This record gives sequence, structure tokens and C-alpha cells, in this order.
Amino acid sequence: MTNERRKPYPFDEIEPRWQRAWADRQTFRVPNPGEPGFEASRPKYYILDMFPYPSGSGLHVGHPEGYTATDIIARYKRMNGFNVLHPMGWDAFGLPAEQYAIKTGQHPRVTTEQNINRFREQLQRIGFNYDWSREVNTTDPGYVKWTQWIFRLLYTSWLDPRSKQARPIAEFVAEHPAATREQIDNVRLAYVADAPVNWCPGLGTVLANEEVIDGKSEVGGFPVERRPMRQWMLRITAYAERLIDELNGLDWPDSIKLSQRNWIGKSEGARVKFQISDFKSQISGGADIEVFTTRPDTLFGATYLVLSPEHPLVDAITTGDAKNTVTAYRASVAGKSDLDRTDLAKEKTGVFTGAHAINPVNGERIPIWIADYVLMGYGTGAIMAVPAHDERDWAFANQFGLPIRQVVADAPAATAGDATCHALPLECTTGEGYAVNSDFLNDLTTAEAKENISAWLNERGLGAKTINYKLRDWLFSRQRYWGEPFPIVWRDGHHDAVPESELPVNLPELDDFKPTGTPEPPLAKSTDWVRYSETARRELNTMPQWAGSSWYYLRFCDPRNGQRFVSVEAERYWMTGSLDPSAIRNPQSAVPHGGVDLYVGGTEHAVLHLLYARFWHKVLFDRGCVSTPEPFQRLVNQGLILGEDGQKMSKSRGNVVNPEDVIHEFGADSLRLFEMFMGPLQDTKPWSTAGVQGVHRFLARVWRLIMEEDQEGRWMLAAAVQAIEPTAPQRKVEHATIKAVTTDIEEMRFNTAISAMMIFVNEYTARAARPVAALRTLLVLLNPFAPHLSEELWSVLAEKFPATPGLVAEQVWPKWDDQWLIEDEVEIVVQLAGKVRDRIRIKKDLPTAEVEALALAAPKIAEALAGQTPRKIVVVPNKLVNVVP
RNA sequence: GCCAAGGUGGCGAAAUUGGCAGACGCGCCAGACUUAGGAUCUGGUUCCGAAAGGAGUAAGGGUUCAAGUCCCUUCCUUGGCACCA
Repeated sequence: MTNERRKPYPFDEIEPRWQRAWADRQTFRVPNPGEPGFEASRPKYYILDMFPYPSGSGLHVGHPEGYTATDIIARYKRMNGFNVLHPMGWDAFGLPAEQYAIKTGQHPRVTTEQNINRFREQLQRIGFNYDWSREVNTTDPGYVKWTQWIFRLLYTSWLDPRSKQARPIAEFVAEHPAATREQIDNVRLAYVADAPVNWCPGLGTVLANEEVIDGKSEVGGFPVERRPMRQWMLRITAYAERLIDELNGLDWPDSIKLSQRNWIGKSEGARVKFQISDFKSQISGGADIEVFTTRPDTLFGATYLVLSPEHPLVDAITTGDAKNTVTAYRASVAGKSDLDRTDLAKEKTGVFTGAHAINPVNGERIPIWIADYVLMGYGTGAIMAVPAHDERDWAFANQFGLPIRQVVADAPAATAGDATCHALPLECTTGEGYAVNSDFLNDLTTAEAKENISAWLNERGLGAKTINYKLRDWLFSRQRYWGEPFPIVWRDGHHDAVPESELPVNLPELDDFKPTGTPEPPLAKSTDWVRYSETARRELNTMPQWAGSSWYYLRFCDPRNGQRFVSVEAERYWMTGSLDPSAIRNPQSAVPHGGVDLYVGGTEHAVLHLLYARFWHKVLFDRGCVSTPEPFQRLVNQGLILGEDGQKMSKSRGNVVNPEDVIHEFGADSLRLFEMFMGPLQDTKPWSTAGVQGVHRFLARVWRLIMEEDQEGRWMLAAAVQAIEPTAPQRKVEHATIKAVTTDIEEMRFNTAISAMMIFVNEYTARAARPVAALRTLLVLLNPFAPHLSEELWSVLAEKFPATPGLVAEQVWPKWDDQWLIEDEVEIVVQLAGKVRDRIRIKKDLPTAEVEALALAAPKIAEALAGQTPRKIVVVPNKLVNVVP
């Protein structure tokens, strides 16, 4: 024998063997409707993992956590007669590949391919039951073609505000024959804008709002600055309302729905126009400042206005005296990064413009200030300041000695007394109450006052109710090489989509794909490629990484289709479960929407990928390209796996666990089983090598339940395994295990499913004779969790005992029979004043009166009562009796 | 600061509708088998106590015959948002 410690069971030999067998037999291949072998009578189940970005460091232990969970359910559903779509692919465009390529001088395509090969091999070594024939890669020209096609669809769509649905731009043109080119471009769902954007010098590209965290890039943590640039934007704001409303029907974690709602940031209020006092505008009609407020009821308490320093009217209204201070202040704000402007802003800053505005309700002349606590990007970039009832205005007013007037009180003025209402407020109150000092609004509740003032403003053309959203349009262009080129060309300063027939627009080959360090994209270096025709030049930006992942779940339905992004039939079948063309769901209905039945991934995509994909999907739905208004019906987030030290895994801490090492030492089944046994899928939980050993030991016990060693140390079928009937207790354990594992898988409680199987094994290990039928039940139940071990043992049993043909993975999931679980006698607890004093065995379902009598007769109870009659007796059938003396 | 989720043995965790707290696993202790054990099997293992018994689910209070579970207050941890008018 070798020096190497003998393995408790030969996982290293059996695991690759069964992986080959599944691949050879195409066990997990699922045909589409119309293809040979498709069985229309079965229900469909589309179960999806968030596909990985194939990084250079390979798989980490977080990947197999979610993947094992979906693998278990996919196998379980298949054994329950579903057509299961369970695919895997690669989100392969993106910054890290490009940065690595720059460092090593290799083309990103080369490194990406290497990384993908490594990821695929690693995933296959864990024994996942993906249908690998459906693998997709977002960088593949056959995929890029359809990403560009969808962009083109956005480009040629507009959102009709009446129906709130996207429609072809041609219909807009038909309805507005006089529309200028500019007006048409202004309604497209993909448009070009000159706007302040998040420019990240460290990455040499602009970033979406969602990619900027605390003023730093999400990738790399480089500082991000605001600068105006001409960029492609997607009009996601047009869908803000639907993106909020249609969350309701989704079976998603509340926390994720909440994140999306918060990110979209709907707030109801009003816009109010303030006339500028003594203002002689050179441009006619520019004499109003419009503010957004959620509290129009406090309009009488507005004692000054504040504009954002970037507000376009600032220059025009600033009066001579204030010019210098205003210019200086604006310059100092412009020099601040977002981080300085928000994070360190303990003290409010701002300057007076010298101008005044007229409060429309009372004609009062109030000063106009500028301050950086007012953001140009939200609302109108201007606010009315009501210091008595807004914390920020309160702080600002106190700092600069501006007037404060209370207009909301806890009680109507008559009750509270004039004195209270007219006194200078001692603190800022932001809650609702009753209007005071507000003329015709006095004594109204906040809600009534809001309605009243809105109507008043509306009648006079001074304002209107508005809904405002925090959500900004999606900045969609990047100054990078490794992304999808836009299917756009420029002529005479105008953009145009290239014809569909020219898709895909492939990336040019470049030797030097480094960012230029300036906002000019690297594609500019490829002069031949840029030149589209004598008069036209290609768009030089590329799409962000989110493009490919915003629709990949659709491509999986029909990944090799060259004619359409997904065939009509395949999309309809996998997204709705129906082959019927009328299977389009109603977006407003409360019934399940259809779509991907279960989507599992991390929470890091709460507002990025999951919002973008919903947006694209809704455009596709509106344009009649897909059958459901939402892509993912049910979403589950797996929790983070921490290092053994309870800290987040990181190279610098040295606590990173590599799944390859775990597989080498304990096998793929142990890795899978441990990741499921650690605790609830959704929880954050630490890694434990001892825990891996624990489940490994369990698998070895399963092995020895069926196998034993002969004299030479060779494994062979154990003599204890016999074709006998199980005893009643064995049968009870068997059926209890079926029940527990089945219900636990349904509820994704994999840790308790495994403990149920451990109880089975403990019970059966203790018996000298082991009925083969019960062991087979165990192997079927165990198969989704430990597929390799269960296949091996299944095949060993099949050599000696006749069995249903095929692999375990091809068996039918067992059903439990409650008849074996019923007991005719139960042990119940007898409590005295809520404390357990005794236990008695009684017949099941005994009448209450008899249970009471038996409980009172229990020795400890009888002793304690000493002949007294108890005040009360509570009987919980078959469980407990509580005697209250 | 705001929002959300959570706090149970030495550790990871269990505990339908309020009804025996700690299933299952790790670790630890003891025993068996072994030339050997970091293998395997058997038993024990919330804490205090020799035992009888008592205490116990972050802390405090409440509802109830009965609270890990429901209600109130406080503390702590994790995640998200962060001048959003």
C-alpha cells in the first residue's frame, strides 16, 4: 500500500467516472418544443443561476453554494417529471479581463477563453447537472449580434406616455409628421446626452450611477469625478413607475424589492413656481424658479429659496454685489469630489445671490441662496426652504440667520393656542399635523392641506402635483475596448443605427487596447474600422458589462438561433410553460407572471443587474418580443460564505478557501453536501474544515452501509445488504426520511434535509440486516445532494439485486406513505403550572377527559397536588397536559 | 442619521399554528476494537449542583394555563441607503 492515507471511500475514482457517464448519456440535456425527445405532457421548470464572470482566479466557494442549491432542485424536479431547463454560461465582457490583458499584453479574448475553460472544468468537476449544450458566452459574436439587436430595438423605440408602453419609433414619426430629427431623438429609449457623468480616471471610463459607491468605482475603488460628457443613455426613467408597481407580483425577498423601490425613489409632491423679484430677463419667459417639494402644505413657511450651485439660472439672477462670492463658491463646489460634497458635509455651506423671489401664496419677498446641499440631479435643482419643518433647511437657516416660521402644529391653532404657534420654533418638526400661520390652509390636516394647496396652485398655473423619482437614466456607454460595440454610425453630427443585416458589429483587432487616459475610447485607434463609409464614422464607445447579462436568460431558451434572439416557441414554452400563442400574461394580474421559475444568486445585484434586466425585458414585452412582463418570477439570494475566522474571505487575510482543494481532499460530493449543511442558504455563515470532514464522514458511512472490505482491502457489496422486508421501525424511518427530505427541498431547507438522511443512516447502520429497497430509497433521496456517490452505490446494488433500469438520476422521486408514520401510542408531557413534572404513555387520540384523569394520576402530579382539585387543566391532544393547581 | 434583517450550548445550527428548547453535525469526554489511529463502532455532552433540584433562547418589562415564538422598551451585530427637498 502507499504512504498516502487511505480514503474512507474512493471518491477520487468514482466522481470523474460518473461525470463522464452523464456527459456520454446526455442525461441532463433537455430538448425544446419541436425537437426529438420533447415531452409536451410534462410541466416545465426553468431554474437559473446568476452566470459567473469568469475571473482569472477561478471558482471560489461562494459560487458552488447557489449552484448546488439549484442543482439539487433541478435534479429533484426532473425526478418529479418536469422538463427542467438548467443552463450555465459566461458573463465574459468586462473590466477585469481587459485590465488583466493590458497587464500581460495578451488579447482579452485569449484570457477570457482560458478563464472560461477553467471555470467550465471546475463546474463539471462538481457534478452539476447543467445542459451544457446550451452554454452561452456574452462575448461570442453569435451572442453579441443579439445584444446589439436589442440595443437597436431600444434605439428604435419610444415610450408612449398614454399607454406607458414602448412602441416603434416609426409610429411616433407617423403621429408627429412635423417632428424634427432632434425631437425624434429626444424620445428614443436609447439617446445621446451631454450631461454631467461619473468619470473615473483610474479606469479611464465613465460609470453608471449604480456602479459608483461612496464616490468611488465599484470595481477597483478608484475616485470618480463629475464631468460633463456626451454619452449614450437608456431611458430607464420612463419605466420607473412600472418597475416599482410590477414588483408586487414577484416572489422575491422583501429586502431586494425594497432596495429597488428605494433606488427608484418614488416621491409624491408638487412643483411650485416662484417668480423672481425685480428680474429683467434678457431671455423672455425665464423669470420663474420652479421647485419640487413633498410638502406643498408648508408653502407659507418657505422663508427662502435655495438653488443648486449648478442651476442654470444662477448666473442670470446673481446681482452685482454677490457676483464675486457666488463665483468663488461655485468654483469651490466644482472642485469638490462627490465624496467631499456629501460625506464631510457636517456644516452646511452656501452664499446669497442677492436676488429675491416672490412666494406665490403670500407675495412675500424671500432671498435666493445657492448651496451644495441642493443637488442639480434631483427634482428641479431648486428647493423652497421651510426651516421649521425640514432638518436641512433648519440647519442652514440657523447657520446663516435666516427666518424660521412654524406652519405645522400638533393641534389646530384654536386648541394649541396662538402663542404656541407664533413663537419662534425651538426645534425642527418634520412630522404631519395641522396647518397654522397659513391663511386659507389653517386648521387643515397635512394631507388636506396638501390637496388644498395643490388645487389652489393648479388653478392659478403656479404649480401642480408631481411624482418625482430618484432614478436617473442609465448611462450606457464606456470608453473601453472589451465590450459590445454600438450598432451606430455618425454622419454630419447625427447618429443612426446600422441595418440589422450588418449585425453583429464586431470589435476591431487592436494591438493596443489600453484606455487612452482621456475620454476618447480606444476604438478610435482602429482608423479603418472607425471609417464606416465616405461620410460616416462608427460610434467609438462600447456597452457596459450589464448589456450581455440583461437578457442572457432568454438566450438559454434557444442559444444557437441565428434568425432571432430566441425563437417565439422556445421563449413562450420556457417562460410561460405553454405552447399556446395566447399565453401572454397580464402585467397587472396578481397571479404568477411566469418567466424564470427560480433564480438564485447573490444580493450584490439587487439594484444593478436585476433592475437592468427587468427594464430590458419590459421593453421586449412591450414590443411583442417576449410573453411575460417580468423575467424572474422567484428570486432567492444565497448568503455570503465567510472565512474560517468569521471574516470576509480575502487574499490579504489569507482565509480564502479554494474549492479545488476541498474536492481534492474530500471529493465533490463532500463539498456540495457541506455547503448545503452549513446552514440556511440565505444566511451568511463561516466556512469550517471540521464541518467538511463531518459530512465527508457521513458520506463514508453511507458507503459502508452498502460496501465492506474484503481481506485484500477491496471494496465489495456488504453481506448485510439483503432482499428482505424492512422492519416496522425501519419502514417508519424510511418514510419519515422521504417526507422530511421532500418537504425540505420544496422549502429550500437543505441543511435539515441532510440531517434527516443522517438520522436514516444512523438507524440503518445499527442493524445487522439492511433491506435493499430502503437503501435504494435513501440513494434516490441522496442523489440530488451527492450525485456521484449515489450513482456508484446504485450501480453496485443493481449488479446483485434486480432494479428499475437506468441511473439514479433517472429514477422517479419516492413518495411517503403516512400509514407508516402513525403511532398508536404517544408519550405526552405532564406539566404542573407550566413546568414539566412527568411523562406518560397513552393511546393516541384518547378523549380529553381520560387524558386528564391519567395525567392527574401520574405519580409526580398526584404527589404535588396532594388531593387538592386543580384550578384548571389544559390538554393539548397527543402532546401535553398542563395542570394548574 | 434612515431603512431592513438578525441576536439560541464551546462552535455551525434545529424547533408547522405559542405547547418537552438545543434535532443533526463539529468539538470534547469515556468505553470497545486495534501493533497503531487524526480510522471505525458504542455511550455521554446547555449551565450550576454529588444528587434532589434549580436556572436558561441579547437585556428589561408585558400578554397567556403555557413565550425562542406575540406586544412594548433598551442594547448589540450584519447588510443596504445616505443632504433625494
